[in-house]
Amino acid sequence: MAYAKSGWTALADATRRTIFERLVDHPSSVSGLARALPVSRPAVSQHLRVLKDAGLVVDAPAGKQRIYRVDPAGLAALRAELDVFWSKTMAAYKTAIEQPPEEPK
Amino acid sequence: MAYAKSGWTALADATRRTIFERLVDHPSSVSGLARALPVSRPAVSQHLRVLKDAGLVVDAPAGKQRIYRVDPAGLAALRAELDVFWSKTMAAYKTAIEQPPEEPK
DNA sequence: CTTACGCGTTAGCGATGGCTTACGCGAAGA
DNA sequence: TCTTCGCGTAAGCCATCGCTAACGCGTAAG
Repeated sequence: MAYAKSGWTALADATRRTIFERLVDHPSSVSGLARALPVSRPAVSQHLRVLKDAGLVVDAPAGKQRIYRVDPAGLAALRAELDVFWSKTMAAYKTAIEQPPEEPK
Repeated sequence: MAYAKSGWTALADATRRTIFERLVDHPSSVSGLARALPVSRPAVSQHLRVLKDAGLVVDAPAGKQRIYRVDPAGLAALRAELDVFWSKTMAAYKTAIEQPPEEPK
């Protein structure tokens, strides 16, 4: 409810992941991204809006252009969430190995 | 053509993330999950199929039931992918701080 | 001022996705 | 055996999503 759009949702689309991966390598402008992708410029704009709403990228006007870059905070949030999954899973795995319920393989 | 989609796509849906979070805490059966969620049992089955195709969960028959648990391998793959984003982003940030291009007031 | 460029936004369309209802199959329990 | 329980799957409906085309606004250059 209070959540905007989750970062998971933002990175769900393949095109959007490609855009994000390019921004991870180096910041760039909207038309710069559009020129390297098989979609139109407005499509890139819409994808960037989703990524921005999810807190994964930030934008800054630079003359006529508008430069987008990755927001470390949003990326860190995703990483933290995934780390919780990871640590819980590992904990469950450890106890499962120490106490095999029935059938040792 | 709905072959093994990315883990990102699998975790995009909110309901599916909830299912995955429950499995992270403890393995459970299909109807067990359905009882705790506001969706029907077939819906849970379909979600579990997506998670399974993405390599995030594994299933094992247990009598009449079928127990689903998190697959550490799939989770590790996602973690690795995210870590690449993270390290690249941090590297770009470090160089940006060490070499500020300009400082317009 | 006029022109050109870069972006964001909207409307509309086709495709994708999640959900329910209704079915069929296999594994316990009586 | 037959009956019940737990699951998976197919069909169909409806919402959402990604895309393009067209428009309007602000900035830089002529």
